[in-house]
Amino acid sequence: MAEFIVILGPTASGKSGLSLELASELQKRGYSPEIVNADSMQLYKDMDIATAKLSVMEREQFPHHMFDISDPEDEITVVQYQKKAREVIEEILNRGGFPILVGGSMLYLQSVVYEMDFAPTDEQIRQKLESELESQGAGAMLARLREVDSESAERLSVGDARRIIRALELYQLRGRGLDEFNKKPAFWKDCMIFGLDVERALLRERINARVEQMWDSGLVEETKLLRDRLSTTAKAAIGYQQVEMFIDGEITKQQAIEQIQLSTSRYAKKQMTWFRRDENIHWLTSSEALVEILDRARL
RNA sequence: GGCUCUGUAGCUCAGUUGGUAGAGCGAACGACUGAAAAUCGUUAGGUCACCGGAUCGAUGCCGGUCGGAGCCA
Repeated sequence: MAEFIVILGPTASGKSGLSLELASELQKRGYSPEIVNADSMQLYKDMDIATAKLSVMEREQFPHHMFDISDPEDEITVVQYQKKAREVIEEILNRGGFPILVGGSMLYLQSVVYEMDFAPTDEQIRQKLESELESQGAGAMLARLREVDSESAERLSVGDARRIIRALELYQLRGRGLDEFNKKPAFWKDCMIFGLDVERALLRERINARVEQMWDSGLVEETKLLRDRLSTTAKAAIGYQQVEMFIDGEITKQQAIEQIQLSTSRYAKKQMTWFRRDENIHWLTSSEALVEILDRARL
């Protein structure tokens, strides 16, 4: 039997709600379910409305982990997330609990589900590479990468300076580039991955409704509180930039809402692109989701 | 009613001194190993409002029709 279960899906597909249903059903069956967050933005404190975080009351029903673990002015990277999330899962298992990993941030999910060994970074090397990028241009950097790591260079485009730099950094650090990473990594632990599939038109409707609801629940006030506090990463959460423009009078409320809805839909689509690639995901239809999970995982 | 401006890709707009058109955004699809709600790539969309005229040839010139904006009455 799987040691833990993963619930993923695009934003607004109903993951959080399903996780609560599953936890409650598992509890009835004698398990001790504990929920672990795999959403890159729900990691931050005070970013509640924009990230559609479950309320504290809802979370009190079962142990919830990896929520609100960082101040918004700090950064959590995948590697930090991976380390902590895995520790949490180990702890749950050690005390006889049943971990449910829930979220939609694919890189974060993969980092704990699969054997992913992130290479270190080196600030000095990176700075040097970045200044060389400034002076020589991305084309020259890509050419350099081609000499040492042709496979990665082949996959990257000139516009993707961030990855070119990273690949060169890796090469200097380890003598090998991005090409060392296994395309099909092994599982970290025995687990089952379930994906919530919602038809695109319906998902869009749900996203639209949810954004309206966020606005009514105080998204503007939340933005005012967080403004100027957000780190580079936290700032990327969809919603805050648009509301800031509204606050500054650059766009109307209606425009802000529409832009948030659009960005969110686009995000959902990007998530799906990533999910499609993972053939280990068992896809669920939302109406039968709970039953299918219990059945397939033989719980 | 008169005058002026305007009608080009789903949206906002460039453009062609006449040789059937582009950008940004959006869309579809994809990549993704320490910023990932980030970053990057590929592709598909247009009888250039409609009708007529002059021209070898019109989206571009001329006339008209219909729509939009502004000013005057």
